[in-house]
Amino acid sequence: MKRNKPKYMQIVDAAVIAIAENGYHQAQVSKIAKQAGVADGTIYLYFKNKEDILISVFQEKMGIFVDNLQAIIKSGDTASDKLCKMIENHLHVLSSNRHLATVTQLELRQSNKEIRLKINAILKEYLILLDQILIEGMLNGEFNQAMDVRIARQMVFGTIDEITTTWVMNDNRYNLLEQAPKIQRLLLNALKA
Amino acid sequence: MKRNKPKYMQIVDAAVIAIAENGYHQAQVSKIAKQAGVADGTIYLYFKNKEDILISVFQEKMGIFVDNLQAIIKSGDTASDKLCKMIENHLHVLSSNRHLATVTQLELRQSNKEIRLKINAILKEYLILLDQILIEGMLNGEFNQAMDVRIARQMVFGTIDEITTTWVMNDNRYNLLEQAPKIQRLLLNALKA
Amino acid sequence: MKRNKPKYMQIVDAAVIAIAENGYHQAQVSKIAKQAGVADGTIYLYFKNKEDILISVFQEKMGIFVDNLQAIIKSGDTASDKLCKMIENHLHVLSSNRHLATVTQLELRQSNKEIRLKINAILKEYLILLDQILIEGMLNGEFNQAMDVRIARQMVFGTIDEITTTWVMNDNRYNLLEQAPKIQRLLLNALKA
Amino acid sequence: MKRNKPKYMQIVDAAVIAIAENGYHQAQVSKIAKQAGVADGTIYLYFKNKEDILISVFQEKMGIFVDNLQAIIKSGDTASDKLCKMIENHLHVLSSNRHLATVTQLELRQSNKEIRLKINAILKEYLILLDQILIEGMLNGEFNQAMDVRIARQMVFGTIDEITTTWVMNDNRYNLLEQAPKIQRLLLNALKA
DNA sequence: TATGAATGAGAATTCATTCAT
DNA sequence: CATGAATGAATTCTCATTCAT
Repeated sequence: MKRNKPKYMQIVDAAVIAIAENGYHQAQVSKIAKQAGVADGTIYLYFKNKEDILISVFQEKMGIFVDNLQAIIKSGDTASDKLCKMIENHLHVLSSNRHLATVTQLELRQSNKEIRLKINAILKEYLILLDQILIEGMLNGEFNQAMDVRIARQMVFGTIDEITTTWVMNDNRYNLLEQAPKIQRLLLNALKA
Repeated sequence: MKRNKPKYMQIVDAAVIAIAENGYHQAQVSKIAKQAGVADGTIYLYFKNKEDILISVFQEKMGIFVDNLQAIIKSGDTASDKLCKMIENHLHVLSSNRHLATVTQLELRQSNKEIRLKINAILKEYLILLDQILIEGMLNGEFNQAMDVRIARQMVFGTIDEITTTWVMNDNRYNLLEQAPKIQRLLLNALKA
Repeated sequence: MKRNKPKYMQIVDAAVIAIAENGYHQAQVSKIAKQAGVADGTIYLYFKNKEDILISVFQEKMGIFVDNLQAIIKSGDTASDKLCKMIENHLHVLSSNRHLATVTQLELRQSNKEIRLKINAILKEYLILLDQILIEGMLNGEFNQAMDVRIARQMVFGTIDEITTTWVMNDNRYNLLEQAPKIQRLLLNALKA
Repeated sequence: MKRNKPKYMQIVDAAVIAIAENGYHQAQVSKIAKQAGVADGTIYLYFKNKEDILISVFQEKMGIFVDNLQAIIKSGDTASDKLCKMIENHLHVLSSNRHLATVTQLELRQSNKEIRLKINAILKEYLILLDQILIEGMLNGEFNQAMDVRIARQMVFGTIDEITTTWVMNDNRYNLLEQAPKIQRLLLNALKA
């Protein structure tokens, strides 16, 4: 399995840096190779093509979000608490990894529809976990049982995503994590029974 | 003034179609020209370069949203009603113009940072009007007076944007406008005093 | 006859200015038309094509040199004196008309072989007059009777041309006409019997 | 160092042929690449852009003139002999390399001002060596000590250049090298004390 | 495994010239 | 005579990918 070989993650991490520092369209394969300290051709021993690198970047890094969210869900908290922790986790991971934030919020979105669809498929795993929290809250009476889960999920994710993207476009000029309480209050208000 | 000559809008409209049908990176100037029924060179009598076409597309089409929203704001409705109408208007314009929806939600986002920044500047006009509604509601007690306007605006816009983008990525398979009541209920709930 | 119509010379003069100020390759027909105060299309009522403008510029302006040289030849001077006056005249005309100097010494030389050949044909008239002086001097014993007239003519013209071109490339930083005595001394020395 | 790799000179030589056979403006990069037997993209592994190819052509080929002239200067000859040899060398190199002659005397002169200035800077090295010969002759009494070295140099170079250019424009119809004695006689006469 | 030199397809833009008014 | 909007052909350079070593 390629993913276990040392150079795989080396190239993925190099891609994040190269894309963050040069922008999506200026992150040529040769730049990623140079950043990773390997030859251009070596890239193709680990990835099928450039698209495969980008998908892998998203996949590997999205894993952090998913793993954390799974841990949150397994806790004994209320659905509301889980949602709050999810928001905090999301903002925290991106706050503490600004290269990654730039790549996921700005640069990777410049990719074409084909790549975007594959990225969305990876994102789905995360959104399914979010749905679990919402459904749990609806079932136990914390959240409005009449609401449409899909719309609610799109509100929660869309809100977080818009706030994070704006923060990145503003060059991280303010503290993102401090926004969490205000976001939580608004969203819980929207969802509550 | 070039913008008033008939070929200006002819080319802008052709660009929307060419981009929607071919994708951002496959919408070459020659394709736009062909779609507009003019020679390649004619494009450059009305636009400085290709970037200028793209910016103009966004500007001209965003004008529809802004004009409608201004009319909504001038009505004697409550802030809640205005917000509901704004949501309906947004979904309606994109629902009834699927080429435009594809272009604004998917294709134009593949543009480089420079164009993105100019697009954001145009979008700002729309967001300022949204802020006006939110502030009006806070002042007259409809909305929570303690909330952060910027976060609230990002929630409203992020929610609509996420829902619309998902709809476009799902190839408009369901009726977008029918989602409006569910969205309005959630968002009003979030904002209410 | 087009040459007698007022706009003919108006366009020729505009071409000299447009070429001198913008450079050969940046002196588009539209710039020449603008400088002449006429519409682009009007140019084509007086000239067959752009090449025709350039040839005409050279032809009309070269006339000044030829007319002056003919007057010099008709004087009762010695061949040596005529040669000296020819040199002075050449430097004087270009010194006092820097736009023209730039155009003939630098810009028009960027034209392609076809135009250069036509320019050379026009230049020939001037060189034939120069030959007359040289032959007169050889016949009356002022100049070396064994020398090759063509080589001598190329030396005289090549020297003046090189000196003038260098002066233009140095942005006319020194007084060109003051160089005349030094040039005359060298060339007369070369030619003398 | 790129200049030492075999493909560098291969491309430079191909450029001379492509320009001589097609003319400056018709010598597209793809033609040069084809002539060199490499892919278009390979050109850009060795040259920054097309301008860089043209400058390099002049630089590499001018090197022949400069190297030969340096050898001539190092000989124990008189200044007069050195000047004669310089003239012969100049005519000889161009005579025996007609493609190069066409390129330097006609085609490369169609380049824009920027390239012309860089070409002139390269030419300067050659002209400085010519100055050395002239100064040597003035110091040892062979040449007129009162003459202006710059004017003398411009006469020598201008004469050779005019004669060579005329020969090229006449499609090399006569033997250029046979003109050397006549040129030498005239120029030495001009310079002598 | 790893290298990196070589490949070659693909697109924005300019500008001389025309011709309907 | 004069206009100027419209035309459309033509070319440099980039960069993902390959493959001989």
